[in-house]
Amino acid sequence: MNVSELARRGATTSETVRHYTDLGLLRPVRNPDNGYRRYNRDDLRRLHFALQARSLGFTLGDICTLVEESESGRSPCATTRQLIEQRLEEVEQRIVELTRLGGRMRSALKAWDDHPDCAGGDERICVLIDSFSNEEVGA
Amino acid sequence: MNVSELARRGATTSETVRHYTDLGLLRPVRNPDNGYRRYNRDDLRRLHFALQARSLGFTLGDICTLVEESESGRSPCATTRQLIEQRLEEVEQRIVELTRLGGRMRSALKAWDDHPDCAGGDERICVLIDSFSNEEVGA
DNA sequence: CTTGACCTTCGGGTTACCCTAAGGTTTGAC
DNA sequence: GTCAAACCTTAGGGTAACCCGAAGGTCAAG
Repeated sequence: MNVSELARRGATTSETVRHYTDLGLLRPVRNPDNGYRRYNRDDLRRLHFALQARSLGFTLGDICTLVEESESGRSPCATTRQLIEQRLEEVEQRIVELTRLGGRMRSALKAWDDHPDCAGGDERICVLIDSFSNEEVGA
Repeated sequence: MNVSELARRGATTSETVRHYTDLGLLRPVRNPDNGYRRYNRDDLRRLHFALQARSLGFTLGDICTLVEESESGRSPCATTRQLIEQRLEEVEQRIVELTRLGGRMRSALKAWDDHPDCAGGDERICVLIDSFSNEEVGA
């Protein structure tokens, strides 16, 4: 398989395949005639794994760790579980932050409705943003 | 005001001040003796504005636009409103995505509980990730 | 006069790719 | 046979918003 065929079979892009190759996740041999990368079924398997793991919130760094562990003979499952628990916490934290942010945005829009327009040439740049100066800011 | 004093007054870091300076949001004059950046009250005002706007979910690109508009004599409020409506949509979309991702993570952890450990030397790298191969993947 | 806290520029690192340039290869059509 | 399209290569820069380190100049206090 060349780059583009592996990409097609993995439902991803050639750039992603090349990127994962640079990270060492995929290990093609080179066609001695033209230097093209040639992948095999193991690469396809690792590609699938990597894409699934990405969709589960693992970083590429995580994935490299898991693959290395798997190939050193250890079962990566304990690590996998730890990592996903950690990533899940991060995701939940991020949701909290974004929810707060959304709340501040909606407040701002509401304030707009009350002050239809801002005075120009004022000391302020935009009242509707400056007016948040004294509110809690923690996102 | 030098860099660090402006940073202190804005409750941010010197690096951030320098970064905003590079973007043209802050415009210090240079002390001809030593090349140090010297900021004034307008810079402090723009710094406050920028930090507030960031906390409201605007990007630095947005903020540059708003400041330019304000300085060209136009009131930036209409643009501000448009931008925040757009950013709010993005935030809500991101929350949906993260919520789905969190759901997939919890499903994975639950699957772990059912399959206490994975067989090594298998065709799979980690059953608990590979088992998601046939599920919807859209985040 | 030295020490420590400031300042400068430059450049690389973060994440997970995307994109371009400048070129070589392969495949199929005519 | 040859021409174009569609592939492949490497090397590099770009994204967002900074953070950090190196290597060096400056300044205020003791």
